[in-house]
Amino acid sequence: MKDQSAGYLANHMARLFARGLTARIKPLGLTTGTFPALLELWEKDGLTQKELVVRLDIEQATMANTLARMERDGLIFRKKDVGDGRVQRVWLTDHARDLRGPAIQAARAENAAALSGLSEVEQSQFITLMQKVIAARQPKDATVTA
Amino acid sequence: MKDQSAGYLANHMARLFARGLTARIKPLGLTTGTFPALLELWEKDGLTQKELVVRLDIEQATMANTLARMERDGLIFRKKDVGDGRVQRVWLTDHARDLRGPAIQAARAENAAALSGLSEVEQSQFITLMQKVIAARQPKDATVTA
DNA sequence: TATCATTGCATAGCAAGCTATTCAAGTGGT
DNA sequence: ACCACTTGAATAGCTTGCTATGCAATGATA
Repeated sequence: MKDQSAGYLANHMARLFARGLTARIKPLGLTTGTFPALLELWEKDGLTQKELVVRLDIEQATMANTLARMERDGLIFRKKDVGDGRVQRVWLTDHARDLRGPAIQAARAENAAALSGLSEVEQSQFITLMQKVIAARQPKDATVTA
Repeated sequence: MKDQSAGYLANHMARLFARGLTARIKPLGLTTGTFPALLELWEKDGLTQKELVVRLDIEQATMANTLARMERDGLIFRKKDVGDGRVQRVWLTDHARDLRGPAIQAARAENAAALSGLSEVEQSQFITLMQKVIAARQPKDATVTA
């Protein structure tokens, strides 16, 4: 029944991933919710909240709360944009920068462990299929379907 | 980067599924969290909380809260087991029973929509791969690995 | 039988997701 | 210059997940 439902399986799988990653990054003082934002910020600092929202497909309110926790925990600080008083730019603290290596290491380890039941070929098939499912849902930019 | 990470993709995909299902079952007065429990209870009533916890791989505390909401919303009621005073058995209300058809219909529709970017073959591959990933994490019952 | 351990459930408190609402800052049109 | 609209962010309030703790009922044992 439920084990044939893609949605149920997706939810269950995501929970298993989250449990695993939570355990691995807890020693670093990190939680799963901050991880996507950190990935973006490690690539490039000084993004606006809006930019993070778009890149990560997270609601604005969720991101605002996540950033508030990250600020509280000394991972980031926010500074008003000089040109536009509405914009808050997000900058990493040195501490957050230091966590990049071990955090990415932990994520890789979790991914490897989670996929250890699949062959090499299956693993890349799996990634590709998830990418396809996600891509099919992304609102095609200029395709004014309405 | 993140689009190659199985964990990130799993999380993103699960959020997309949840968004879709949320919208579809809102008219029924249902939310996503109750869905797994309902699936079990539609199959067979009078389960204990413990049984639901095991079947759905959800923490006990989470299930207790979910059942509390379901009771509040008139989907279930709980009655003490006659033989064991600790056990609460969960029973569906008539209203919850009536929702079975349309709810399952909504879930099927969401699954179909979400997988519409995949071919038939890819869809069953995808299901199989998710099942494998999940199965690899299930604590093999009698395999006392410790 | 009195005590101790286990088992089933509830509660507290937090993270991470969401919608809806509010507010301040910019932008455009007249 | 003024008013209306838009845009970026914050806040309130909810669900759904988690860990940690407490508590009552049961089971086991000295």
